[in-house]
Amino acid sequence: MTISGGDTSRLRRINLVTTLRALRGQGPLSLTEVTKRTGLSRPTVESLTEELLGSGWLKELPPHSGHMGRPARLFSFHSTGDYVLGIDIGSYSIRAAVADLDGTVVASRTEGVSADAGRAVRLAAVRATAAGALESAAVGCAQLAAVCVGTTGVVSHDGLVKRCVGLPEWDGLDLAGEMAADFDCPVLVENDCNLAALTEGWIGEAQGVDDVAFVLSGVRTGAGLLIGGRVHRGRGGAAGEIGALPLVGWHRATSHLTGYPKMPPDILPQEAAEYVFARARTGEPAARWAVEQYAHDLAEGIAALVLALDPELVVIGGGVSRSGDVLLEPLRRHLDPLCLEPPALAVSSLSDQAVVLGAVRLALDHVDARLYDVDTVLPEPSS
Amino acid sequence: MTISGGDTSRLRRINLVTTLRALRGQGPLSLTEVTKRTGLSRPTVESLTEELLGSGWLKELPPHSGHMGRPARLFSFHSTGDYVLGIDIGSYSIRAAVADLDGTVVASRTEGVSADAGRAVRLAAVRATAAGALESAAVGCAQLAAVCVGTTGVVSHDGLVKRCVGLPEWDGLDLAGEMAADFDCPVLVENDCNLAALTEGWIGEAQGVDDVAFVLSGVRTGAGLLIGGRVHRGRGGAAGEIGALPLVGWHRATSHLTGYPKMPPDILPQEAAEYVFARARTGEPAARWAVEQYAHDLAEGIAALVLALDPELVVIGGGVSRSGDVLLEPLRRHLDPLCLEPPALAVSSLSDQAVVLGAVRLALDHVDARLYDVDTVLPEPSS
DNA sequence: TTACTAATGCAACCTGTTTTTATTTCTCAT
DNA sequence: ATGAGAAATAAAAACAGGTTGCATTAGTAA
Repeated sequence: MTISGGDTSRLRRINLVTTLRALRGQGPLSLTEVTKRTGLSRPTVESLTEELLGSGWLKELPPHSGHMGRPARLFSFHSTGDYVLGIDIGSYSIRAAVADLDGTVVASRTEGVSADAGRAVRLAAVRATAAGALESAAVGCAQLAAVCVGTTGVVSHDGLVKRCVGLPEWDGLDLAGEMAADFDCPVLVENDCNLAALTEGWIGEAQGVDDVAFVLSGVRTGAGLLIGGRVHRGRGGAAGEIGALPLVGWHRATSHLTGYPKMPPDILPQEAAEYVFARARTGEPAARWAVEQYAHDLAEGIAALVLALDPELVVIGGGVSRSGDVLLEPLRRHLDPLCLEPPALAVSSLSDQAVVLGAVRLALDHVDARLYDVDTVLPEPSS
Repeated sequence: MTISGGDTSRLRRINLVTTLRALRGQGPLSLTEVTKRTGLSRPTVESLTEELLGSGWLKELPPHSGHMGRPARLFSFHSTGDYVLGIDIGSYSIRAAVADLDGTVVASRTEGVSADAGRAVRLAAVRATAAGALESAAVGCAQLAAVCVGTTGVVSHDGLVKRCVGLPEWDGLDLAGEMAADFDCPVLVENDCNLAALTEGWIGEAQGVDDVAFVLSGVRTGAGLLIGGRVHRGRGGAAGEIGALPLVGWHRATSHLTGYPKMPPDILPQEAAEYVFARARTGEPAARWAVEQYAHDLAEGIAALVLALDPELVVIGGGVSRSGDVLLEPLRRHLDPLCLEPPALAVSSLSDQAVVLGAVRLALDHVDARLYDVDTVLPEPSS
């Protein structure tokens, strides 16, 4: 953020934000600790804290005695006022999670939905799941500071789903518009791979890593990119859509798994991949060959991303991440010869929560951006 | 930049930087104009200006009379004290340019070098060209605020040339170390494609565009990326090296041109491409076929970059940019079917100056970053 | 009860910005 | 030339915010 000049009142706002940042995400801190972290003097921190306490952004905790000396007053970020809602619209299920502003999930709800469900049915399921999660968290719409919805497909800057082959009647949907009617807070819409990537950077395998390519492979194969720790969307939200290039094998990658010749007829489509990996784990030759072919095709697209972006880390997520033990070795073997410098490779351990948690994180980031903006007056929490 | 808290002296530094920014790159401004731009009050701007004038960062110009009222004192950024040096190490030539801190090139020098020249010979040519440019600008080493060197190959974070196939004995060279011995200012080393991309964003086709893929095609084909207006290097400086992926045709792209069956034997290798384009312009079938094949292969790599990153703009530069009239149509024709959404396509008009100017720009950015850093005391210019 | 520790509360001081008012210097019209 | 108007400069007073330093308070340990 480019900071512009100003008078002492601006300095005050800068210091207010600095104090709030010092207390954000941390456990409770005493004034002396805040003093150390911010570099500000004690009386100043005291006055700033008083102001933040008065406006509801901080709460005071009972002092923690037992140590030597006078017990310090303890302050922490007051997260009970506002909440965010994250939603993941998948092929087979809708997930919703309500989190407080510390990022702690206070309630979540998953509802199954038919893969064939059309626009109206799916949207109704989304609304029902969201309402269910809010109800179970005892959070009203008025307490929501931001909502973020994740979906497959290319999501344009203004929340339109531009190019979605996975969900029926989903292409061209104004998802932001649909959701905005239900909430009177900012509604963000984002691609599911991008959100999962964000989660990996937040609490997953990519913590503290600047440039990350996240590959989500399950029913379909897609990618999300983190550049400088932030989601890279590109001009039209189509960044990471390397699978659309016929030269690399992503378009046919999962077909090696679903087309496994010895697939029992009673396996659900969303569980087909896992079945093949399980068979491969036992050493069954046809399954191993399917995994081999899958790894080969997956590696091509990953290599294209790695060569284009040179990320520090590649994270594999989605359905196949549960089978990392079987997948990683052949993938490594196919990927390395295609790269100039083999990248670090990790398998996500977030299973099917990655997207919905990413939606929560993006909503939190949106709130934080306003919270940390020195130029706007600090908004009062809604409580 | 995340700003942290502080006292009024920090506010002073913020306002100093704000004032300097307001005057940087602009023509001379009166105090009243600076007042408007910064939002600061007049006495403050006066005091800040006085301080910057005293430390040598600003200069005062003769007042401009003719208008009503008392003539205003005029101030502008004082760029005559410090300079930057940009160097482009090519296969056939070395270029050096000296620029003042306004970015105005005050002297430049180009010297030819044999494509077969080894490490010692080429480094000597680099030193001679740099010395020549400095001499012709009448600038001493002590006046240099930063130096930036551009070279083909993957350039690591610490200025090592990691993977260079174009220049003999160049692979593994500690270019930053070699150059640092000659100068007592920061020496930056960067990939040539990245620098050319930076120039396009500065004064070329990509001005004001956030995300740009720049494709440099001449003797070799490579790419540089601008993300958020800044060079994206990646973990090891290998971002943009999509040409290393055998699946896309960059490795063989230029061979269609150099392998043109009717090539006269007296054509220099660095002029072969231009000759084929010239023949294609006349409609000669074999030349048109060569261009067609070249465009096809070029499009594959560009499509991979576009699908990976979804940039707002693709700029074609390097030797082939002089033949944009012949190349653009077939390239567009081959590229569009490979992309989800055909990107904007532009041909560079900077010809062979793109890299050396990018080196100048990166050096300037390095100086600016220090200049605009609120946390460091404003360094005095060397004059 | 006394000594020690560490946090709190208060007052004087310093820095930096703004507002206000007066002064200078130029152009234009008479 | 001379006075009116315009626009910039100069100086002083007021204000806001942060820091230092010192006295005070509330605990623990002997």
